[in-house]
Amino acid sequence: MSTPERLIESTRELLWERGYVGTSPKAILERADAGQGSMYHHFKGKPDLALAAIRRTAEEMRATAAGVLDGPGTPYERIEAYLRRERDVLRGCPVGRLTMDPDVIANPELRAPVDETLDWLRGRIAGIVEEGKAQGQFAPGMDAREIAAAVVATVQGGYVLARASGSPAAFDAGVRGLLSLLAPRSA
Amino acid sequence: MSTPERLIESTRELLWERGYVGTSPKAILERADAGQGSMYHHFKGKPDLALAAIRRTAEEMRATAAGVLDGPGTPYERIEAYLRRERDVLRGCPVGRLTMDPDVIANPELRAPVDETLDWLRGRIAGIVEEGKAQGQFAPGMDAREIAAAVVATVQGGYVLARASGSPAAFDAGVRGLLSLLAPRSA
DNA sequence: GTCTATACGATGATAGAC
DNA sequence: GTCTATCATCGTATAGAC
Repeated sequence: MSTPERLIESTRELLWERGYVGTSPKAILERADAGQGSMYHHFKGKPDLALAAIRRTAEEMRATAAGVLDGPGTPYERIEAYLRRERDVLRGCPVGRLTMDPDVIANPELRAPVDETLDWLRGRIAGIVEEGKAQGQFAPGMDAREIAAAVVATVQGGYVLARASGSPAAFDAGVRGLLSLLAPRSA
Repeated sequence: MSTPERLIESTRELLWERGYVGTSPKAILERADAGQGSMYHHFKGKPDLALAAIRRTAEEMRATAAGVLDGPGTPYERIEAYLRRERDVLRGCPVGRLTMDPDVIANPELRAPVDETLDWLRGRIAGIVEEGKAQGQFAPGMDAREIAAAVVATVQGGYVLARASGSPAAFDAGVRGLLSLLAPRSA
């Protein structure tokens, strides 16, 4: 892997583990096995490198989610597949966690990929809810965008509960709770 | 206010704004208008002071939630009141945000108040769901603990969505989505 | 492109005077 | 109880040699 590549990948890992504030250039360099000179040659500084890392992470998350949401099955089944998709629950969401980082939120450039990804996800899920309404699987009275927000929030909040308790069980419980409420009545 | 008191309050504010990793003793001292000596006289160090601050914040959140959950109304109405309760949405949850802090999660003493508070909250809400089932307001098939997890996760995840988008609207949307699913059918 | 040197403020804490 | 050194290390970056 090229040096810039290693720098980006190391930054992605550290942002996930420790967040932006908790990630120092020094730690990145050690993990990437690169020197200071390399980093400042390829990137303008910590924010610039973080931006590259965040963009890639956001793109990756989008692709993963799209893979599940565009899969086979009824609208309910596709939302269920998204909610039940395998996750490293205790590590938290690599995109959502950035939201708690004051320096990320304060920097519009860093916040943008986070915002866009979560917004895209809500829109995509809302579309599926609409499909479900059209097919009669979901009640016509449902507000697709609100349901989508609840779905994404349950996932993001599930990470919080899981990390607080040190166990993925709370995440799974929340997901099951939401799915039970969302389940189409009668076949 | 006494000096230890000012130190704890300043720490609470900074933990909320910047998290544990992003909060330095120096920043605490400036905000509390105290000197280094004072801080190390009253507390053993940063973790010790943070523990006092976290415990107080957790206790406060418990009291606030209890005030709403123990209020008047049907079970559904009390859960609704909790979900719709006024919040400083864009500031995030002072307890839940700690969950994304690697140094808090790594320290069992610091994590304990966070875990206990969120766990208590889920239990309290589950109890209300049980009441609702007993009264026939909620379907007997509902799993109270799972519904409670979904409720708390929606709130915690709502903060994430709101902070990502820079607007409380996403939080409100998630809450309305969940409430629409939870609403008792027929009167 | 990568390395070393250098810089300067911040971090987290200790020691001892008052 | 509070204040002022003092300290070693880290964080973030620039300069210039190779």
